[in-house]
Amino acid sequence: MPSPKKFKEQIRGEKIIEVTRRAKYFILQLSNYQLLVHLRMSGDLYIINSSEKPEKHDRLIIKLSGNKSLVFNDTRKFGRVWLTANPDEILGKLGPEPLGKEFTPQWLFTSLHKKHRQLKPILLDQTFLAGLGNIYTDEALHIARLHPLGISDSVSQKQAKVLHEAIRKVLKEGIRRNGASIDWVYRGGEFQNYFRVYDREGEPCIVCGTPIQRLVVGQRGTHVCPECQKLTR
DNA sequence: AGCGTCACCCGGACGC
DNA sequence: TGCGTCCGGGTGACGC
Repeated sequence: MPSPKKFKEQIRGEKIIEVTRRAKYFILQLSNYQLLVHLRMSGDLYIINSSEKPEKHDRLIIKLSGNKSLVFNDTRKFGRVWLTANPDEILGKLGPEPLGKEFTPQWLFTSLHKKHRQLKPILLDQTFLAGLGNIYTDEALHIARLHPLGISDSVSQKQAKVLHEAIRKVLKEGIRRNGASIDWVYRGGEFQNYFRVYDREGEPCIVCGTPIQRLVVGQRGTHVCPECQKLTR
């Protein structure tokens, strides 16, 4: 993000050509630049009438034609905005899209075996695979019956196939249910009502009834069924 | 180079 | 009740 002054100079007069997405980034293709937006945890992006009063946590307001404004609101200031002519500097290192063609069971198996890392951190690594966050990783690993501390290159072909399917399944379900609203800053989603393990410490596993355990893996709260997700050697 | 760890941020939840 | 502390998310910076 350039200085506010430079940002204003650069974006003035730009036209929004199209809006796309890569991983967790919005991409607004402008005439001469790309405006990238990452909402992180608490960010939101919406259109208002320019006459409306700013909300408390509005961080960026871009005036549009037709008396409209594009608002970036972000309570926790975790979100990020970039105005750039070289989006590859930000997006270039991202791994494949989990819902894209490149992401196949064979790709997953081969890629997991190129590394020797714990499953949870590698799945959260956006340069490995772009799009899984903490919730979806826990959910996918539970479906695949794999322990978050399992090691990437010990996953079998068959397990990779199941994990591949699980990742796609949880992402599609998350999308279908408009995401998860686990905190007052996350709004509108329904996926939190269908969690298998995430945020369910002590509650019964929906598969076997064993109480779900919470542990910390790579600084992240991690939820696991100790019965379904055995850590093998 | 590649991986693990930490800081960033804030309002809500919790404990005293 | 009020105050202090902790927590959680994703990622870039940092360090080993």
